[in-house]
Amino acid sequence: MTTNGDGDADPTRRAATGPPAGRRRRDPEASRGAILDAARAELNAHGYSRMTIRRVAARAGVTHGLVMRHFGTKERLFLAAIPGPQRLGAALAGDPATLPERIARAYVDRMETADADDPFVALIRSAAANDPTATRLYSAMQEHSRAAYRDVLDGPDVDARVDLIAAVLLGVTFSRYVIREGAVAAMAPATLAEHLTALLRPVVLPASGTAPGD
Amino acid sequence: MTTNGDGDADPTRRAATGPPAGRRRRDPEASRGAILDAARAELNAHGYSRMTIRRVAARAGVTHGLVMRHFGTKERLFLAAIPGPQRLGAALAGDPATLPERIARAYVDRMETADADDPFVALIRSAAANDPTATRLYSAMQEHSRAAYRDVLDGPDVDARVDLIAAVLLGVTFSRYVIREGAVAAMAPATLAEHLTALLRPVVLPASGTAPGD
DNA sequence: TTCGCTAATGACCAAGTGGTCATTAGCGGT
DNA sequence: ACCGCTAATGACCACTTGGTCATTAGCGAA
Repeated sequence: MTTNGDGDADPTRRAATGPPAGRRRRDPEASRGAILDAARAELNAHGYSRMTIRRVAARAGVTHGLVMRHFGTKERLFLAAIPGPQRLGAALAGDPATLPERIARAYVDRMETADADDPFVALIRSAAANDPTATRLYSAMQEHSRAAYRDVLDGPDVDARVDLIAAVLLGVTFSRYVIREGAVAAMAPATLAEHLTALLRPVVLPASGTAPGD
Repeated sequence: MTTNGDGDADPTRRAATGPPAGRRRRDPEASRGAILDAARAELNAHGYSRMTIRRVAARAGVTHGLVMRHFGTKERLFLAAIPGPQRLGAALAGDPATLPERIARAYVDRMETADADDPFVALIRSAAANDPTATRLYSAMQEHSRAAYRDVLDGPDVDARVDLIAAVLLGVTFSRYVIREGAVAAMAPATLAEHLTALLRPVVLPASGTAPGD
């Protein structure tokens, strides 16, 4: 357990929205916001169980006591820091024939733009550690996405296929955004989208490929 | 942090190979073995960063001081507990036309049989927590598997396709063996193999599907 | 039997955790 | 100018972590 070695220190102090501060800014909303931003960053970097309130406080430029005052417990801070997943239903609607491509594009677009503090990576990290709170939230979030896919999928075995889509995207996410190593992590977004399209086609449109038995 | 709630307690004491013991068995090899078994179990359950030496010791029926005596540091215990990945090269050799099916079957067979203390799940859990040691080992293990796939794949973009295969299997692993929730986790092994075969076909044999060339 | 070797123990440590709470100090209203 | 309200602080708590080490006790050899 060496000392430390990741992340960046705060620029001046109170990293988030707010005017440059002297000391004891006394601005509860700004503090709350800074704490939440810091929590999201720490969550992304370490997952729930290794995110410490003191580190969140330090990153936000406040004391850990203030974090407790605002959020009470670590779990409540966690829940407050995780934003709800943005809707992807809209991006999926359209011609069924090009659905694989749209799923791939929607995924890549989302991950590539919102990477900085997307809760998905944080939740994967947390859920992997077998943390009950994180696992619960992760499942809820996955179910949300699955519902969107379920709406647009057609044919047999919808549940299984929806879950397979989710699994594929999960694997790519893990490889590209969590481990960040290997060809999947290195390829350009457009290339990734192309590969994903090809990969998803047989699951999204089982008729055009080989349908897996009974 | 409540008391406990997972796994099973030791039957009498000294869970692993060894005759029923009174007290202070004084059998270094049996102790080592019991500690390693306990470490693997804890690792599978919680990942590296949340596996504690004291819990490992308790599960093995020894004191945490003995664990330190045998392995010195937590990291060395970790390295000793992770067995090397078994070779899968043999299972992959054969007719290229049925390669997707063989890859799927080899994966399912391995995961379904060795699930109890397969290091893969433990490593995923650990690597997800951003633990440097675990991430290093995880990468090494993945590279090992990738090499096996690379040997049997043909056609363009081999590196990218190999990595996509690994990502797909990783996603399924995460969904089925880490989170253990959803349709992928619930389906029978044979069904999973069928779905995986269909899923992998376009990446393994890009000619027969749609090649994502540029 | 005695005795050396060392496996195994358990008390101890410094560091770090989440959480509590009395105290301090900034701001708005009067 | 004063003062109440409360945001913010920092000392403190019980507890857990990985790691150290003097002590104890089992076993084999003499």
